[in-house]
This record gives sequence, structure tokens and C-alpha cells, in this order.
Amino acid sequence: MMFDLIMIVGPTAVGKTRLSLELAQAFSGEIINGDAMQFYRGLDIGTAKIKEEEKQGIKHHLLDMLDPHEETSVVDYQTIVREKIKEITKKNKLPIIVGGSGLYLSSILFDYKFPGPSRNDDLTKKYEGFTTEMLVEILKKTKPELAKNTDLANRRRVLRALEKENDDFQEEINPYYPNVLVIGLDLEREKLYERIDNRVMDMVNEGLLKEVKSLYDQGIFSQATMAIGYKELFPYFRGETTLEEALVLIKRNSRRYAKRQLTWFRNRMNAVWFKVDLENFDKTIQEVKEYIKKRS
RNA sequence: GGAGGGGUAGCGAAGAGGCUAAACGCGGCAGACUGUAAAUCUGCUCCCAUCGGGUUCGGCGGUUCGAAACCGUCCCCCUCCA
Repeated sequence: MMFDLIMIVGPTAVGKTRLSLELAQAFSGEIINGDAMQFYRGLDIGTAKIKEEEKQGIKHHLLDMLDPHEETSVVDYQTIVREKIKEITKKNKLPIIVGGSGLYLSSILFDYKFPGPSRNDDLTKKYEGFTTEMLVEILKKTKPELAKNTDLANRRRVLRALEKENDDFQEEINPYYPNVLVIGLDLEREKLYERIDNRVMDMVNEGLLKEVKSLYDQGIFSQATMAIGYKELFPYFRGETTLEEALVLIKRNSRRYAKRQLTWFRNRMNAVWFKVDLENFDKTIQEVKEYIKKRS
């Protein structure tokens, strides 16, 4: 095998998980999760996390590593995954990263450096009463260089810039691993959206409400509960919306999310794209396998 | 038959003489994003085009320098009374 690493990317609900199992099976791989929300224990149905009995004995890493109230960041992800890749490689296995969290995945593929201070909520609290315009003024005055490279319409980014000491902007970011294959899975937009809508209903049938209710009852309100499929249900439990309204929002947000994912993967990664054949997913799997063999 | 309400861009919905090719939301498309990323943010979305131009607000006809907005008339929809 000439690849150090295979990465499978694509919008939510295209079939990444299924492909990953097949490839792991065929090329003796171990799977590393690349979905930020699947780090969390208890977020199973809503994140479409693979079930224990579906794993086919294949080792899965970075699933269920956090409790819902805990937080991580790309930096942790990057260090852990770099380590995991080493381990897996040492065992003579192929690391296969599967997921949809663009930034996290890019931080593995490329040599992203994170020299700045870690994020912390104090600043957010400190500037609570400030309008974004005011924050922008402060930033421009105190760190004009940094202001140039930040999206000034985006309060969150302005806040982060405010807590950075220097600009850690990298002019050029090099690939970190020499031989990586990034497989992009795609599907006609219309069909993708249809799949997403259907999958939301499947999740409901599998017990999504119960899963989310449990988080709600525990009073957990964190980054994890901001996940699609979760945050929309909280207002329903509070009696502020109907179930129907909440489900419409879940579908909508999932579709919008899928679109954002596609934008990232298309423009930030050098992926080899495969169009998924819905009627015959095995055919898609075959195509990918053949491609890998040919390139190996 | 009588009394009201209404017909606005793909949909929902503002607008009530010039600032309007027409707010806003949805839907659609494109994009940004190096420590919250399933998050956060931006742009486009009548037609042709680079400036710019051409057609719009149920139909037709008026009033007016100027109308989606005012008047007349016709068509359609809804509610109530018969």
C-alpha cells in the first residue's frame, strides 16, 4: 500500500460510514472518526454514529471520547489523531479517517500550526455588552495587523482575534503526510437532500427524541447540544414549538450543513471524487476499491 | 343575490404616489472560515449585459410629470349574510 493514510469526506448522509467499513475490510485498516459531534458519548442517533454491532470487528478510534458537557478543539484533535496514525501505522495497518468536520480534517491533512493561546470564554463574557462594531474598533486599534486577516462581520472571529497575541496566519500550509488519498463522496443535490430528509425521519423512529430528552433533562447545554438534531429539539421540550416545526428545522439545517461541507471539501481538499450510485452502492464501493488498487 | 377581505418575484409575506426590481423569511445557488466547526459568517437569486439596458406587482383602461400603490372595469380566491 503506497498510501500513508486514506481520508473519506463528503456531505452528511452520502454513505461515508459504509464505504469506510468496506475499505477497512479490504485494506486492513482502522478507522479514525472525523466528525466532531461523534466524539460525544450519548450523541448516537442524532449524529448517525456507527453502532457497535455494525463495526464488523474493525477498530474505531475517537468515538465516544467525551462527555457531552466537555469541550475540545482542533488542536486536541490534531495531536490525538497524529498520535493515532503513528500507532496504527506501526501495527502495519492503514489509517482511514472518515468524517465531515472540515477544519478538523484539514488540520490533519495539512501542517496547521496553532501557536496562539487557547480559546477561553472569559473574553466572550467580558465583552457581552459590546456590539460587534465596538469590538472591531478595539481590534483595529490594538492589533491592526490581525484585524486585516479576520472576518470583521463575524463576532466569533473578532473575539478570537482579540485574545490572540499575534497573528498566526500561515502564508502557505504544506501537506503533512506525503502520500494521502482523499476520497470525496458526492451525490446529486436533489437526491442528497431527499436522503437527508428521510434520514431525519429514520432517526426519529430509532428514538432520537428519547436521546435528546435525556440530555435536556440533565440540563446539559454545551457545544455538543448545539449539534443539528439536538439544538432544534430543545425548544420543543420547553414547549415553545411543535415537534413538526422542530423536525423541519432539523432537515433544513442538515441540508444547509451538507452544502457547507461540500464547499469546504471542494475548495480546501484535493479529493478524488466519486459519485455515489444510490441504487447500487456496491458499485460505488467497487469503483473506489479499484481506484485504490490501481494507484497502489 | 348581498356585505366584507384579498390577488406582489419559485413559495410565504411587507409595501399604499417618486427614495422600489420591490423589505423580510423560506426555498435555491455560490463562497469564507487556523483553538466553539453539526459552530460562526458573507454574497447572489425577474431577463440580458461590463458599465448599463429591458420587462414586472391578476387583466384591461384611466388619473398623474411619475403608479405595485389612486380611479373605473373585468377575471379569480376567501369569509360572512341570503
